[in-house]
Amino acid sequence: MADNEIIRNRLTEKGLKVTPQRMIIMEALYNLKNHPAADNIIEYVRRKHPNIATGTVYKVLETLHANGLIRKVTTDRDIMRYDGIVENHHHLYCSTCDIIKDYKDEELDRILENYFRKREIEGFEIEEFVLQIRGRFYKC
Amino acid sequence: MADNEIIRNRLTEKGLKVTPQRMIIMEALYNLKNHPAADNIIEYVRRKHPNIATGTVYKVLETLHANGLIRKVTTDRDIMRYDGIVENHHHLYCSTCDIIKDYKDEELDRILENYFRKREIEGFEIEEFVLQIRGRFYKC
DNA sequence: TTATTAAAGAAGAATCAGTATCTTTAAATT
DNA sequence: AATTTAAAGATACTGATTCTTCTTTAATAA
Repeated sequence: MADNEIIRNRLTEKGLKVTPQRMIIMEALYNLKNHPAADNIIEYVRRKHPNIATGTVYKVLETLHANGLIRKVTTDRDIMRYDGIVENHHHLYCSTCDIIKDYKDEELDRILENYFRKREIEGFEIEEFVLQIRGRFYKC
Repeated sequence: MADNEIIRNRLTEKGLKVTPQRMIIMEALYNLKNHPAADNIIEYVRRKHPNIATGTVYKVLETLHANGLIRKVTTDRDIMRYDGIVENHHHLYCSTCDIIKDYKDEELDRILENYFRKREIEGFEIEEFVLQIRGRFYKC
């Protein structure tokens, strides 16, 4: 199945209309590395779609996020970054550069799930957890 | 020791000048619950200090953060929130309301530390980790 | 196929959290 | 008390995100 068929399916599964704008914005999220900001996405999209309005990009990102098709990645700076991978995973944040790397490890997830199975949080129902791992890449 | 003596000490320990603005902003952070945004801090501070400029508050927050006296709490909205507690701890985020609650548990910290002692991350030196626990308060 | 209606998108203005700059003030140091 | 220097104040600005209005497109019903 071609990539754009996958994207098309993800949209229709959620009952969303398939539009070229949504398609290419999702494509941008799958192709751009390092958890792009809206700006990077706009840049990518405009290569094929020069007239797309920034407002459209934000609206599409908002729609995709509301439907669980993408994630927002928070940073301690005031720009939002986005992630096309919706399966639960963790992030490495570098104190020196602005790279955010994915960190996946099944053992870690198992450990955390076990821990929270034993130890419920009073008055709170857990949906998911993301570990923010801060540190430094040696090369930085 | 009086509260403001504690604050004073924290500032001098870092070699920062002790100013009334810094004092009251730190006081705001210790007294306001729910991880205030800059806006809430400004509101608190202006009760005793009506003429403080917003830029000053941001500058002070920035200085305090750079010196490890406060933390920034990221959210998936575009406003930064701040935390007067610098000891490592985790956060509960509610999907319904905007409350962010602290979650501290020594066992969890021990488990995570053990995990990362065994399993180093290639090319990356960990400084600290924060678990973002997303879910819902029953009352929401 | 056409008509109806809802959803999307474009354009651009508006908002507003956060920043930069410059001047003035006030801590700390001697 | 005078000097030094960091910090605060005032205010304009920036730039990411959102909002508003109008137009276009697409899904569904007739």
